Amino acid sequence: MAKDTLVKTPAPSATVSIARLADHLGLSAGTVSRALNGYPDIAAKTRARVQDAARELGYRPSSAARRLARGVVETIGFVLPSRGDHLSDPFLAEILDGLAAELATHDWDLLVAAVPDGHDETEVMDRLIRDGKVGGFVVTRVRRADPRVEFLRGTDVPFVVHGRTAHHDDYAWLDVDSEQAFVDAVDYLVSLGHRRIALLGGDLAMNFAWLRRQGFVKAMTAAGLDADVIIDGVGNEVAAQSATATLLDLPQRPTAIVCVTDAVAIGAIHAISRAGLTAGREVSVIGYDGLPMGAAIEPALTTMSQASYDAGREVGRMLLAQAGRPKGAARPEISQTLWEAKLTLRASANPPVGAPTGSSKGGLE
Amino acid sequence: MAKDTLVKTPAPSATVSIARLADHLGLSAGTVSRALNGYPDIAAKTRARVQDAARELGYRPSSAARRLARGVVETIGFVLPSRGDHLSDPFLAEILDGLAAELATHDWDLLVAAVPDGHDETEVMDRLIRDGKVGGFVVTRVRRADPRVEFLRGTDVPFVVHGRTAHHDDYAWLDVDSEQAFVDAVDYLVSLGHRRIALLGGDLAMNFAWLRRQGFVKAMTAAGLDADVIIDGVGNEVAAQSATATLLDLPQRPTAIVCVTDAVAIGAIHAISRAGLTAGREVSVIGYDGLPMGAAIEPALTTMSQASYDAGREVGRMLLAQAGRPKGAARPEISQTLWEAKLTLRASANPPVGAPTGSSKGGLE
DNA sequence: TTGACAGCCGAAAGCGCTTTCGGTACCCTT
DNA sequence: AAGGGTACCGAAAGCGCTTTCGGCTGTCAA
Repeated sequence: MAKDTLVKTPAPSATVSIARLADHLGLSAGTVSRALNGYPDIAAKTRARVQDAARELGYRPSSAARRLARGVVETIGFVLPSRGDHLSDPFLAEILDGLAAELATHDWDLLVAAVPDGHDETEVMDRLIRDGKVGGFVVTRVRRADPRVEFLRGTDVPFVVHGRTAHHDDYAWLDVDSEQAFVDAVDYLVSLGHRRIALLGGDLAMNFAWLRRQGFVKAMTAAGLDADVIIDGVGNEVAAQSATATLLDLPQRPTAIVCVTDAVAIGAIHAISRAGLTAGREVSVIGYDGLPMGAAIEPALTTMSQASYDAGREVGRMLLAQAGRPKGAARPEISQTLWEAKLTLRASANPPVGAPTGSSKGGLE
Repeated sequence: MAKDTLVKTPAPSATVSIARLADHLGLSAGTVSRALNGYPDIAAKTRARVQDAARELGYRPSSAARRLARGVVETIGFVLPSRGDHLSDPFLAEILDGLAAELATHDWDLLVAAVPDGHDETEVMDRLIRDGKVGGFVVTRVRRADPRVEFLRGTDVPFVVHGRTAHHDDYAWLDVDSEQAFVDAVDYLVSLGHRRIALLGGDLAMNFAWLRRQGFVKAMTAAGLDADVIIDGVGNEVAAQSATATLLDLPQRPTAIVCVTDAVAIGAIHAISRAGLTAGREVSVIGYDGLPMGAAIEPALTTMSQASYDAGREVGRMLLAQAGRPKGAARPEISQTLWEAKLTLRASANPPVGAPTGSSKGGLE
């Protein structure tokens, strides 16, 4: 009996195709398809019958076949930041999780791609598009001038940016207002009585670092303080160590340090204790990210947090809204969203030792 | 002229199909296909001509069409650990990166899926398979008894596990020998002169935590020491704090603590300093993971590290080896690989204060 | 009682690729 | 010079789904 089944039967009867469903119902495949896809020319009764049978038989349309027939790709691409950068991306898992979860609600898929050595992100994206593997993108960790965004702007592929570039008026993005967050951080420190506040900034090519620096400078200026104790380009915990050491050696040692990320803040805290001082006393520290670890160190880190999972979901929603519309439809109104970060008060930021407590803005030196 | 082009032309001429390639060459599509796919019945000259033209015209086969025609899915799935667990997965990005990079070398794709609330991992995987979206899986962070692995065992879908379950003889996996690593860690501490060594263990349902505990117990026993100061179920930095406090309150305070992860170790270090002691002096600490942050804290963390990116690549290789073979081929010899973790000596582990330095194994109390 | 119209559904042509099955040409034997 | 091989390539049938186009029923107005 196995003899004559040498026809090509990938899976004997496991998978139920639309054809099988169709003649189980005594209908044509076309009718079943239209019934399932909400065409108006199908009798309500028939539609119900089809849907029931589909559910019962566990019919699941082949995404490959459907993609081929319709020419649309219900998959969005996510290109991992090229190796070397992503040393510090504690949020990637969360963002992917939220994104995938949201996409799944509409049966869209998430394709994750890496950048092979010797290539760059845009090449990978271009290829993904030409291969017809992807019908949209989300890009994260953008620089102020980001080639990926430039590239996507030039295509008609929908995309949403998590973060934003320097010029960001003509595409969809979701960002956390870290500029405002840094204003808040400085204001908070000032209200605690700090006057000499330093910034450990990040790579200024990254827009988030640039914006945070902006916020810092803006708030310092507004408070009538000098924003002149700034060290940029501090990318990780280790770099934070030496940068902090430099700050502590300053003739006029800062009483507080605002850090571009929690990782940097943690490095700073340790450098402070290594110098024989105590973070949160002689030198206050504020970070940004809301890393769980921040709560477990000594002193616990005062920081500003963002909700990555939710951001992932929202980005997914934005993307579906864009990509979901009819083929010809003009580029829909682009949605741009700015979320705010909330300041989490913990032990690493306190009034400067020997200073009067209470709020006393105004730049009295 | 635009009048009669109202036929369905998705992209005017942008994308080059095999048909276009074929009649550009004056050949039939079938011939082109066979030429490109290495069939032996194509003249070498013709094959070369086809390949050149393909490259020149930038021909890229539609993966959907190919998938449909061949019935194989060149995409592997990765189901993100369900939300709640992945608080601590600093390696996910690296693993995905390595995995995607390796898969890309053979033009395979990586599909990342999330687990919607109210569902579980196996449901998601099952669906991915039935939808024909995925032709293989990699699963990480496995428990000793893992339903995902059980499920996959029951299918004929190739998969590779990063880590391994309690019973792991009949499937492919790549794991780091953390049991041995913990033996090494204990041996190292013993050689430094420690006798009272505690373990901050993790969730014993997770096999890696279980194995690390095993290693700890084994080495302690071999050294003639009591492995009775153990706190299991310490999952993160915060939990590590209180657990460590408990240890420090013990009548016979341990002189060293081995921690199931770096995160836990970092929590321990801070708890130690919070208690007015100094990690690396009164109490030595060893972690596991090789987190970059470990190098930046005070004292720098002695730890054991694994190379996640490389693991991702290797897992990808293993998967391709499995999935790449002809349809009917019997399950190939399953490959199982055990890597070793290397001990990174830093400042958090030193001879106990007041103890003789130098190696002195043997359980002399 | 017709004719016109909805309302519903079947037929069939693809989507872009793979793969089997023949069918020419051509080269070697005897 | 004829027969038997090879070597190469074209034709054509799908893969599972979508979508256009008619065509066949009823139904209702004239």
